[in-house]
Amino acid sequence: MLEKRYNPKEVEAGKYDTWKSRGYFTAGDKSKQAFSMVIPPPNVTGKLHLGHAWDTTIQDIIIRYKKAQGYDTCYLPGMDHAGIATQAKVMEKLYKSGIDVTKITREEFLKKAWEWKDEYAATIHDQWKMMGLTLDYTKERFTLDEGLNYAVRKVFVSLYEKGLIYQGERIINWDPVQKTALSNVEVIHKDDEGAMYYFRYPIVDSNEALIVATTRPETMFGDVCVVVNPEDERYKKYVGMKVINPANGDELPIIADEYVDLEFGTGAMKCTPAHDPNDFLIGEKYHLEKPIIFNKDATMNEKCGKYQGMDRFVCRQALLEDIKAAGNFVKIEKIVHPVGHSERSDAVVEPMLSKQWFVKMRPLAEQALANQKGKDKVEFVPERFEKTFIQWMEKAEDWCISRQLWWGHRIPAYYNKHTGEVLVSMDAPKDMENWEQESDVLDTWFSSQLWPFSTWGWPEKTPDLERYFPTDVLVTGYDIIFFWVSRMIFESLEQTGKRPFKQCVIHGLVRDELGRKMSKTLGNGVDPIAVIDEYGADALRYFLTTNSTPGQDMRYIEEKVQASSNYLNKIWNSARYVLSVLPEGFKPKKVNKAELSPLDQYIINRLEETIKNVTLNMEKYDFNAASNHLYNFVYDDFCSQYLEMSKVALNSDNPKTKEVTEQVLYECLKDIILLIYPYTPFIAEELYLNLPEHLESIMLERYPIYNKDIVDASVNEEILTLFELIKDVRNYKIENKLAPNAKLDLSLNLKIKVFDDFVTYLNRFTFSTVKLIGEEILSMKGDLKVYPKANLLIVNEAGKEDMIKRLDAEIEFEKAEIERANRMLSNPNFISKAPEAKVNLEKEKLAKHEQNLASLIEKRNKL
RNA sequence: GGACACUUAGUUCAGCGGGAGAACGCUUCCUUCACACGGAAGAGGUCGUAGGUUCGAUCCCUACAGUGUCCACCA
Repeated sequence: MLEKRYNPKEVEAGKYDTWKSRGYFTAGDKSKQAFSMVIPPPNVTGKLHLGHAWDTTIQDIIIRYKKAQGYDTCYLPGMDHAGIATQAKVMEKLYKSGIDVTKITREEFLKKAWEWKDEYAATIHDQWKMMGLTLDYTKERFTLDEGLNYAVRKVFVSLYEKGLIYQGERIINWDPVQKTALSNVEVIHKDDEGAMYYFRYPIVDSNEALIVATTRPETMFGDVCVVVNPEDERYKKYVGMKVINPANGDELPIIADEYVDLEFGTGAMKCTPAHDPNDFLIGEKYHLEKPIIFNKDATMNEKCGKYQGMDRFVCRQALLEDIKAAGNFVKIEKIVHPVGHSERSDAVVEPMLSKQWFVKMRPLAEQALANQKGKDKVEFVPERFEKTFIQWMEKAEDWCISRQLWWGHRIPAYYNKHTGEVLVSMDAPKDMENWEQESDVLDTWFSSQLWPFSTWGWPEKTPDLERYFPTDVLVTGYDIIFFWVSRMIFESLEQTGKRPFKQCVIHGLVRDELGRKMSKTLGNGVDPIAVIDEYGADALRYFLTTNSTPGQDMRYIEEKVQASSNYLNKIWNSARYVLSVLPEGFKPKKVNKAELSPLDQYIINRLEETIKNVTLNMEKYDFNAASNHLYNFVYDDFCSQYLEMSKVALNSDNPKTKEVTEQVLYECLKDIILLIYPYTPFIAEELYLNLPEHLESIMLERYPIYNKDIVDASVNEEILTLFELIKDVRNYKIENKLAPNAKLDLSLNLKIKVFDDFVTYLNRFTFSTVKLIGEEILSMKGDLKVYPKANLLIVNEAGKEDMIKRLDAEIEFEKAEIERANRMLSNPNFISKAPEAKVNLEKEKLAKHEQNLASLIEKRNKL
């Protein structure tokens, strides 16, 4: 027997372990069609947040739904080593525990990092468990494990041999806090307040000077020339002459190049090839020096004279003062301009010339773009995100993949200690004593991009790879399309010749109640575990997946979690009731259409319609729409209507009536449980196991299938008329300040196939006497109350005037409807251009309203 | 500078080429034997503004305004 109140803690306890230990999560039933998905591997940097909860719940719903449809589902778990992020966290922890992190060796650090990883992996496992994820733990992977490292090396070597990986000196984004290079997508551009500084660059052997503007005066130590546009009348005459760098007194040539915009600044641009990507190109073009002026921590280096050792921003200020003192300062303009910050450390990124490893993007991007035009393209859901992907691909620049870190896949390149030769190879050279391995590791995303295939054992042709790759769906947030989705696509095409997943379902971000992004600095993050603790995982899951449109952001609003919980309680109690009325020894039977009362038939119609609509929307991954259909069925049709009205039939003297009702109640309840199950597996399992007949677990059940043969829509209209009538009676009581349970004498004039249950129902819940007297009612004398819509007459009540008012109001309503329909139908354009079905519909409406009007007028006249 | 979203009830959000919906909140009533985490009834919206397409626009198109996000090397 179920508890009176739904208690998520009790319901959820132990279920996950039972499922897991029975092997329900383990894939491999070859008799079924495979359906696979990989989890986006969470970083081992900390606990999972609400965004993860949302992401994985969507995945789990899809998996449970597909499994219930008879697929051999495989949902592969795993985690990401998250290079920079994890290294930073581990370093911080070591630092706080008093360890001198500047003295630690690579090996010592890695040992600590693995300990860290184990600790956080355990936390993440706990959270997956609490969320109820159907993960196949027999296939769990970690991006740094041996097999994946093999795949990484394989890919690196293969790309290198094809010329798609190269080592080169280029301008990269330097994070001076982490002291590593970053890729472009790891740089966040923020609008910062800054200044445009204007300085005089005196022309050598002249009294004149060029005014040059810069936002980063400290880079002046790396200036090699001043550039003007060759068309610029102001400066033409100076080209070929020299100016003096006011920072250090160096003489710099004035050169001409079209790159310079005449309109911008003063039209004269300083050129710092080692610290600006555009200046670098000019430096290449004119074979200029490319002096680097920063140390790795972005302090000034030995090329900066007395400023050596100063922080770059301190130097900026000091230099400004010195230039002012020398009389070469012109002005400062405050500006707001985009400044690059490191995604992880938030430090201002310094563009810096550096020797790094790069992936050549154009060939890979072209391949991905071409595939997207074919039939094996990745289908984005919602579709618009394909555009995001394509646009990024179209302008993707070479990808800097080397990182000056320890935590990651070490680049499989070896330098000969004697000759300097570079060897890129899967394995270390035999004469390793003569070689030194590249100390850099790879960008985290280099291994994550292989995730959809490396996890199945690639490059080996394993049975799993054959069976589960390409995966069916990938679910992730739109914020990592650039980081991850696009890279998986081009790399999978390059390495396997196949797309990594057939569909890519994109969701938004969880925001706080005020619509702000959840962040550590704001302290507005919500811990999913705390929510589960209070409302249960089911309520959280239901809230997360039913409160937004696909691809749209969502706000976390606690009241809505509460509302979800209330809904589950509603289902719980309706189940409790149904189970309580099913007799001892109840045996479920297939519902026999011929035996159904109109009311039974109506609820079955609605049930089937609900199954159809829910399934339709599940297929589109529109969980909000799907759940709404079920919600409406549960509340309006099942609980408010059928459950109440069926009480009459359950008390019937006719055992057949009783039995059929029991079967219908059971059928509805079971399907509700099965339909809600992917969303809220714990409560669904609990209720399922309380059904009089059930399998070992709901996880072995089949998803309901729409059965059109059991539907008979012909009863709908009269049932809806009954509902209308009931509503009228309730309104009557409220308006007349009668108690809800007040008994009334009632006579009816229903032009419907009245069935016994209905009259009994009315007697029991609404009226003291009900007489069915047909058309003669219209000639009844005495005081009447009329609710014309439902053809209801209530006798022995004062208020003829009131009745007349009501009738008149109804008459007005019908007249307005008739006029509306007539207006449309008398429009020749509507008749000729609107679809025929639409026109017919209007004609039917018109006829119906005309009939209603006639009947109302008749009643009115007889009063 | 590009791109993409969003603007609908007090609030958070669905929806849709043919009579505006939900949740929460609010008002009134009800502890009747599934559920007060409940039930019944109700109030509340010229669907951002202006044009256009259409027989018909909240929905499609254009412009504008506001909000948000992403991309972008202008010194």
